[in-house]
Amino acid sequence: MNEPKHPIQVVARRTGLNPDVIRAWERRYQAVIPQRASNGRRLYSDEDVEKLTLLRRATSAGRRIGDIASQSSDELYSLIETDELAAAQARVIPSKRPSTGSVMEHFEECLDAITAMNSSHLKSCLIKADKVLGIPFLLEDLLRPLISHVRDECRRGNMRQCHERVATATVRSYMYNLATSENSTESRHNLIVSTPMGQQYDLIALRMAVAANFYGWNAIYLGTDLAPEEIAYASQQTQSYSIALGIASPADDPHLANALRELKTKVGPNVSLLVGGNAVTGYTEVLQEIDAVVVQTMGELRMELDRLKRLSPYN
Amino acid sequence: MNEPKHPIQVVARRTGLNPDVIRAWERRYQAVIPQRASNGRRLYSDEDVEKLTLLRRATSAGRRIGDIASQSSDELYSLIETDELAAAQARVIPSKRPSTGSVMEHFEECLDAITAMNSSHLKSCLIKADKVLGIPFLLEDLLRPLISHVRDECRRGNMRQCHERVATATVRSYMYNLATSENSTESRHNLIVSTPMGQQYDLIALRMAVAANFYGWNAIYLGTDLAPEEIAYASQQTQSYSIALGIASPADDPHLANALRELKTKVGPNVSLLVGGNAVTGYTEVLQEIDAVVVQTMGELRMELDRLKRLSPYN
DNA sequence: AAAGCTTAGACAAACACCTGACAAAGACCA
DNA sequence: TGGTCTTTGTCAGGTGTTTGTCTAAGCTTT
Repeated sequence: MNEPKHPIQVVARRTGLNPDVIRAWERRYQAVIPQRASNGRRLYSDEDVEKLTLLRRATSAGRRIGDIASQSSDELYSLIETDELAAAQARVIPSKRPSTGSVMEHFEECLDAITAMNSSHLKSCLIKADKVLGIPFLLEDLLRPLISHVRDECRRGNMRQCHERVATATVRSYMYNLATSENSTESRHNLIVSTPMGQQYDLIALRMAVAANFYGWNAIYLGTDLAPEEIAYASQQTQSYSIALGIASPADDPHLANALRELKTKVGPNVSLLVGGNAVTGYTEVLQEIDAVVVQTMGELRMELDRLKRLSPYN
Repeated sequence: MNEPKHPIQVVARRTGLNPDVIRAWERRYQAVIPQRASNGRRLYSDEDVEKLTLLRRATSAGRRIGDIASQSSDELYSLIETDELAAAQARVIPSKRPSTGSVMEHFEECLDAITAMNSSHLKSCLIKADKVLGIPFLLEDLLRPLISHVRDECRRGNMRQCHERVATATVRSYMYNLATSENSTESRHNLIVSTPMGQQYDLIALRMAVAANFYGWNAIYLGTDLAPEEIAYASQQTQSYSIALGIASPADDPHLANALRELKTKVGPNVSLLVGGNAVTGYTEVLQEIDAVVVQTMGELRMELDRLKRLSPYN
């Protein structure tokens, strides 16, 4: 008989349950009664693992373990099927939970909305988080980890591409709103924000645009994958003496170096370049060559923007 | 007897009601009187859950809980049907055809904002136009001509790519806001909106999402260039029985036909497909083969959505 | 001896129950 | 339009139960 046996630690990892919980469920409700090795240790079969997984899913869908521990895997499965679906759709609707303001709560609520593919709820989460956290913390502590978490989960297979799409689309739209919201102090300092040719990932550039707008600049967001002459034209046309570029991936595009050099020659020495993003390390020499300043955090961006403001011809 | 009993937490998640509310409705109006477990806890049957769901829909359509709590599920259902339909129609009434002159003014102002690459100004123009024209005319008489005009001018060399970027980014974000704005009558009719594999242009799909949301549907916008299995997964996960696809360009993608066929097999015959966009003429045979309905204007879309609502398993 | 599993017991947080109260929103009337 | 009454969602306070986590002490393996 093909009956592999797993120690409790393995079962804990596979089910996501604490070993103590597994033992407690056995002691109190005989949820799963594993075989024992000759030395008394628990040995779980694959069916045991499956049932424990189902129990975990059922409890986190709102069932009480005492009510369901004695059910068979089949019964559990049909329960979960309806519970989880309805829960994902309905749980998110009553979004009036008074939040205490911790980032983790917002994070979890956003994740719920994403798994339910509920854009409206995700958006209202972001609005709420914005109010509580303020823009800098929203960007750095919520949106940045949220997006990378979703992307990681996609890569691991725990989430799917359509989840990522819903998440990025909503976040992108929200950040765009922030980046183009009118500022009380109308500023003459323009900042062109874009990603250079070959770069498709835009959230980093958007983050810079939002931050710049927040610091009183007028961010002009041009989108992704733009040719050098277009960026140069836009900066000239709008009299912008600063350009921010997001470089996220790939980190080894052979054409990008040339595109950056071309951009620098087209805009001339009076226009400052800022770059941010995970992939900047792949282009250090070029970036030095064109006098680009690397800004990864909002703090760095702010310092650099302040410096540029002092240099600017308007002051 | 098949009579599963649910604890209050599960009922809360399935209905979208706060547990406090469920108890209050029981205490005050005997809306639903659940059985009790030996320890005094409430245990709800499937009928209880259904009645609570109906009560929630009726209240959020404007009914007062005190008036309707004592009604039967059947009575509630016919109430809801008329209420939600009336609400959906009421939304459409306050839209008189605007004069071409007023549309032109908005058009010119938007164009000015675009040539100045001033996103915030463009956004405020859109907001203003939305208020004056209403969503249907905003989409059909302003945004559609505006975008195609900008694209034409780009092709002719009178405008540049960066203008187009500013325009599409702002319009996209605004439409996304409209598509994900909460509706007064929350509906259980989900519509997946996306563009199939190979299609990069998203504004048509977005327009369908906005229109669907306006007509009281819950539009789930997944973005562009999505694989069939992702679209199928999303529709299954969210229990959506309708999928809208935007097909703008290219009109001669040899892989698209197969992608559409694959999508149809994956979602099965019960899921309806709607397609819109300039490039649908390039794929007429496939679209017939997969039973897709072509909708180009908001009127066509609306008729089709109403038809689907009547067919839907919720009615 | 350290690490990990075992049991049994203990404890605190979470949850459900009830009652009562309050504030916001609607309805009604002047 | 403004004031009053009613409805209704939400919350606090107090009690009892459920449940996740932790501790203590013993055993086995490395």
